[in-house]
Amino acid sequence: MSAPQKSLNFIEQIIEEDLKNNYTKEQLQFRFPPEPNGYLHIGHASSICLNFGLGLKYNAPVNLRFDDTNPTKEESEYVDAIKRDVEWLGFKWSKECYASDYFQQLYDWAVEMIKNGDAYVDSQTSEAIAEQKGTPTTSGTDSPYRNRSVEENLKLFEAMKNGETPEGRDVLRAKISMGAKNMLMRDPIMYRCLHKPHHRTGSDWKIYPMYDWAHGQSDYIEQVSHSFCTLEFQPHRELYNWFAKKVKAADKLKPKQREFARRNLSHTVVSKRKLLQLIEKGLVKSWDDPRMPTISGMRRRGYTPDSIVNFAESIGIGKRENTVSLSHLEFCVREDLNKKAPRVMGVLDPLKVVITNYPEDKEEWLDAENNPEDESAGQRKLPFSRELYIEKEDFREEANRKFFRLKLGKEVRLKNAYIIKAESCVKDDNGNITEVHCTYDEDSRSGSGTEASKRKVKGTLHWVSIKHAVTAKINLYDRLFMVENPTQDKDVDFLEHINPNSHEVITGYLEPSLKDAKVLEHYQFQRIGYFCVDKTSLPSGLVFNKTVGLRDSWKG
RNA sequence: UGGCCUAUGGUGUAACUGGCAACACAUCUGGUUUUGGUCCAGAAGAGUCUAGGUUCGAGCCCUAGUAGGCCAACCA
Repeated sequence: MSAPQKSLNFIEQIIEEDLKNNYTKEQLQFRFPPEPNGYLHIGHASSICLNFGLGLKYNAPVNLRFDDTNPTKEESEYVDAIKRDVEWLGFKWSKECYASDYFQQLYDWAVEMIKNGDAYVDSQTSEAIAEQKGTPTTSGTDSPYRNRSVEENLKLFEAMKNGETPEGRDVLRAKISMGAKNMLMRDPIMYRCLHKPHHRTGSDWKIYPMYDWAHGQSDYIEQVSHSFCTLEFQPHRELYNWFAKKVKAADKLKPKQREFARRNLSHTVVSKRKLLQLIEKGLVKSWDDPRMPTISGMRRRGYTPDSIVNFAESIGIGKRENTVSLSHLEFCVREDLNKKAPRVMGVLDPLKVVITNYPEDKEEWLDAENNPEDESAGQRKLPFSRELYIEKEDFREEANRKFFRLKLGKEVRLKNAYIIKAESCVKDDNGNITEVHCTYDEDSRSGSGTEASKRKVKGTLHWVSIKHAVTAKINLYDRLFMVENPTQDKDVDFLEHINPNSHEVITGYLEPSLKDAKVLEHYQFQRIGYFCVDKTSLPSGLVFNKTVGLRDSWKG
């Protein structure tokens, strides 16, 4: 009997194929290469899970490598945030690397390339270079500087390195072919002059390598076997291989670049540039705003590492355009939190209930189960008294029989407490219900074992004792965009689709056990949803964020 | 008059490299339940972009179309 084999995704198939042919298991090595110019988002989670997952599966090292070749956009704040997020997801990198660690090696190789006639310094404006690049359908033309002598190139490149060349004047270009069908092969730029301080190398360098030159060679230096990137880099592969050929030593492994489709999530955007725009325009408060699809935003919203990793695994990896529905992500959090989150009671839209036959000064501490899915979670005590809050929407003067809640003359079970019957209600001058007067069945206490306690009543409501309740600020969140794919229509700015009601702040009345809730703890507010203690929460001022609502099959 | 990539239920992935299209989410029924949650049972939903071809047999192979994506930053 062989266990049903889980089918391999196309990346794993490539590796299995390589293992059969030209690679040993020991040679396998991967990397996750973020640019520290923004925070990691749910799209990166797929890449992280892919690379680190492969590392776990094949017991191979995975480096965390910062692709920090552009000092104008990159900051160490982002480096720290990225490390925090990867760790939080539960992955351990083998080495912490930086492309900037390889600047000297890259420079030396570039000098070699100049000597071999594979690179030259171009002194044209960027406009002229762009002009000569041609278009996808027409060939490019050679730069007038293309055939400078090796000596002149060496001298000019040296001057660039020393900062003697002004920014924007000279660049180093690979000498390939201006007639190449692949535009990336039309003498791509390897170095530009940038007299900006770098977050790690300070002012040591006045020239910085471009992505194509730096990335592949970084893979090579670290001896990464498989370099996985997103689909838009597919045309870069030819150049990746071209550079590798110029640099590779006979006895070293040449990394292999392969591409997979980035994952898009419905009702949001996954692009650092667009996310940054949301922040700069004040549409969200920060990178870790709970509405953001960033790892840090999701953490603050109440997502767990397991839920994100499970999500990434369940959506798989492919090569076609895709938009994963938000409901699938929500399913993954609920699935995880259902097992882990303690159940508590809290009322978010209160309606006062008076139990008229319950003594004024009496209070009882009732037993409540912390998690029906997890017996080891234990029990806690809940205070009950004459005046309670229930949700406004849980009471109607009259309703049809599909309404399993409180209505005049009918009974309902108060979770973990008594069966009550609505006798009358009080209204204000506008006819709004302000109070419901009920009577309770004294023998019906939950768990008391009496006949009355075993009576079946259709509805069960959550509630909280008014005099014992603790109040908390509750952040309610909804999807950030009103349409599935905000960037689909190129004629409409994606910001037009922003959901103006994505955030609402209310006051909640919670059972007193929540008084000591700690930052980042997860709870299920019964019958409502999952909530997480916000990082700004204090014992003197609790703050909860709604992660996701409970699945609700009632079409009321 | 360019190159490269992709095309399977509403969504996302499968289909042992040719053998009557599977799984998850979403949807809809019913059951259990002191959460209209969870759990359990079940249903509906694609004949695999189109047209040819090879083959006893094609979602898988070939050809030609069609549709979508990417490529002309001194960004990554």
